Amino acid sequence: MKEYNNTTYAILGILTTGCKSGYAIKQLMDQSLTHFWKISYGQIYPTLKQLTANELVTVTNTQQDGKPDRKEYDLTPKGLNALKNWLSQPIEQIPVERNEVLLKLFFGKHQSTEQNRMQLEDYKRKLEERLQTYHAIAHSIQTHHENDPNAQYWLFTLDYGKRTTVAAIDWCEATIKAI
Amino acid sequence: MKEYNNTTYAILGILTTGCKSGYAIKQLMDQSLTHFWKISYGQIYPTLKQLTANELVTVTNTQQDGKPDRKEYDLTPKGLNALKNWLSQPIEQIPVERNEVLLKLFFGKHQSTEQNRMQLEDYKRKLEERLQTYHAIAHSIQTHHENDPNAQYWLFTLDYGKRTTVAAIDWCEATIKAI
DNA sequence: CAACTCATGTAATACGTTACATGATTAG
DNA sequence: CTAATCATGTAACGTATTACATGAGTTG
Repeated sequence: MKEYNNTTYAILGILTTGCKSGYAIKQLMDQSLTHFWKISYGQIYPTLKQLTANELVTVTNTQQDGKPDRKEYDLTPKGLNALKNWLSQPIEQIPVERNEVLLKLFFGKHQSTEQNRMQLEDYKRKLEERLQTYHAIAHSIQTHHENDPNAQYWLFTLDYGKRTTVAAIDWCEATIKAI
Repeated sequence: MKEYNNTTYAILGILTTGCKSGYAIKQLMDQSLTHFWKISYGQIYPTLKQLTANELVTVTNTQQDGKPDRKEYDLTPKGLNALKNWLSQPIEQIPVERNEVLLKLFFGKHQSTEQNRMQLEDYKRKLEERLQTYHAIAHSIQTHHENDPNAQYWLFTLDYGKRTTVAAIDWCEATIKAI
């Protein structure tokens, strides 16, 4: 079986949720997966073309009233199979998450205490904003996707974001005091 | 002032810690920055060349007894300036941390509860391993860099890793139960 | 008619890893 | 003599973003 990268499987997965065009895929990404997977049109359209060539999806040109034409992509049995196979595989390893704030703090010796503290305060503010976003997305899923069988899983991923963000905020507070 | 990417500043920063060759930079990276910034020789050597051309560092060929020759890089005042300027800038935005496990769980509807649980158990194991590594690095810093003025900052970055990893482990446990 | 949303697509560029190539020295 | 460590470097490839180009339809 041919190997694809995770972004390709992300697109394949989104096609099972009712989003069928490149544009709709981007929409869902920006709403729900934005906290742990983000891609641009520059990835989406070429990938859809490749998936079509490899027969994991089929494409249909559809007309809409009041909106421009769009291309509708549907998973083939082969495509669904590839998705399920990927889902069942454990990840190879946890990737290193690059963190610019940690990188700067690592060299904190070259700055004043005040400057290091400012950097942490700024980071904390940004983390708090992100936490608010997570709460907002969770709320939106609970109201707009009440009966969607996906909702449960989507909320799990959000819970991950909330928990790790809270931990990061706590760290900011502790480090600001300790510095 | 010319703009560089964070990897370039990471290299510039490491050059202030006593590591002066491409090889030594990689060594320190693999020991201490490995949990939040990782780069390959394919980035290091070309970047050192570029930094030399732009006069942020100078290079000297040095002979060592019992070891192959190596190139010694030293920050110029211009280089130290560029580093300090970068350190003082707040980050633009927190990047999205791609997470393959969350991506798979997001599409968990297409798998059995048992398969989802296995994926989480596996992830939890890997996180626990990582946590052990953090403890080991912290211990190593406390014993080998006792008097290094950098040690304090290095331990702060490790504390971040510990806290967020513990939060992720807790999430695994909670989600395994809830699923 | 201007601004916005819907919709698709590509080219240039940036970033990064992997694999490969080379070679000195040292320890067993 | 062989394996390991020290040391430098490049070419091919994969991945991803940004900017650009285009154009239909809708709302104010």
